Amino acid sequence: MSIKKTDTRTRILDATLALVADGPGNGLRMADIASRAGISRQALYLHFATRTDLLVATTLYVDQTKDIEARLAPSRSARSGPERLDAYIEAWGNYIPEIYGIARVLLALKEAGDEEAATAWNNRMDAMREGCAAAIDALKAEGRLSSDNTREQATALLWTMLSVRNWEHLTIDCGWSQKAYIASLKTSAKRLFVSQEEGA
Amino acid sequence: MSIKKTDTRTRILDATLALVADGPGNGLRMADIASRAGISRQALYLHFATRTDLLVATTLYVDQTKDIEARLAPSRSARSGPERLDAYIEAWGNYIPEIYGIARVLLALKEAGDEEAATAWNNRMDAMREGCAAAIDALKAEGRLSSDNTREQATALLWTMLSVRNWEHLTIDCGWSQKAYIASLKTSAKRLFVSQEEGA
DNA sequence: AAATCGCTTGACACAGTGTCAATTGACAGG
DNA sequence: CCTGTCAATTGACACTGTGTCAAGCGATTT
Repeated sequence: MSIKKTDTRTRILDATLALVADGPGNGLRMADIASRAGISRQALYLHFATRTDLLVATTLYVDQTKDIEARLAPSRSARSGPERLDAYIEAWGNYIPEIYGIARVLLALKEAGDEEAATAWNNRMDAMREGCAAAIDALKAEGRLSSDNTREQATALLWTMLSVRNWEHLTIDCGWSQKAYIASLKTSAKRLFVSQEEGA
Repeated sequence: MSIKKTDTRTRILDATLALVADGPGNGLRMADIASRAGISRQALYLHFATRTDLLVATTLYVDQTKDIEARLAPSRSARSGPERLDAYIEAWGNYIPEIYGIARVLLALKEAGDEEAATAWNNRMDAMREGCAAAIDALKAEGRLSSDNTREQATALLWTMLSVRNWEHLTIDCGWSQKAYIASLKTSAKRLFVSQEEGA
């Protein structure tokens, strides 16, 4: 009995994802999602109390579907600090395009003062920040963190560099390829955070 | 006769600016602006055809009031490339907080698919990019542009680093002071773009 | 046969933008 | 003094999108 229910719920989430992915992630209406999912607009409210709820649920659904945890695993097993930094940028940087659609919508909601959306987004970003902190700490532990920044400053900077907004700006506004984006961020992060040990 | 007209128009722009500055830049309603300006909601439409028009006009008004041109002048007369880079970061970085309120609203409009708002914003950002390009070119001309990036790449990177979104993230989300923000960006830009001439 | 579940249709309240028409009050010029 | 004009006012209304409510319907369960 819960099979059918789950089925429709999944269809809704898939429809949301599809709409958010191709076109107008901006003016995404409940009616659009409903018709794409093949149900009535009102039926959406049988599954999700509000638009925000639906969008937040979609975010969780994406994480589950794309398995971000598995992608981030390699960075945790990197041997050296610089390798870990590279691996983290590679993993997260390549994850961004997959979540970009739903991220945009959630971000817009947050911007518009939606507390629930803001919390959901902040949670995700805090988790991402942990990854940044871990990469910086790995450098620090090896004594290879550039003296320009403290652990905290470096973490915040890396966190900022890897933001979805920056990915958006560089790839969409500036037209960089995904590959160029990743390469540039790796180079920049190395230059900013890894101390140049010419003498060692 | 046009004095009175200009007067009300200015009151509207000031009201918009004031509302955008202190509180809810997000849910800024025409009715709020009108009441703050001391006129009826409908009267707004005698001066500005749409909400977007009003917000764009407010943006221009801010530029005019705060005189961005004058602030950017020092960077143009800097003697060396690195000095120019510093001066530009200082000027633009300290300008951001002043435009942040209206920038948020315009950005939200752009995000929501408003073409007019997008164009207005892009124009401003293109102008800002010119400043970045000029700073990078000054380095390049002196042969002090780090070999990590081409002129174009370095310009795009600097442009991205100096985005309003990054300022927002570092100062508001991360809690950095304005001073810390400026200092960190200067250091980072130097490290990223100025070649370390240990041998020279 | 009856109850329940998932969904449908249709109507409605509410907020916010933008429009329209009729009116008022001030000020200027013949 | 009367008239035209202009800024602004009041009040009503259309439209869009979210969220709510009620009644009904068909399939499955018991």
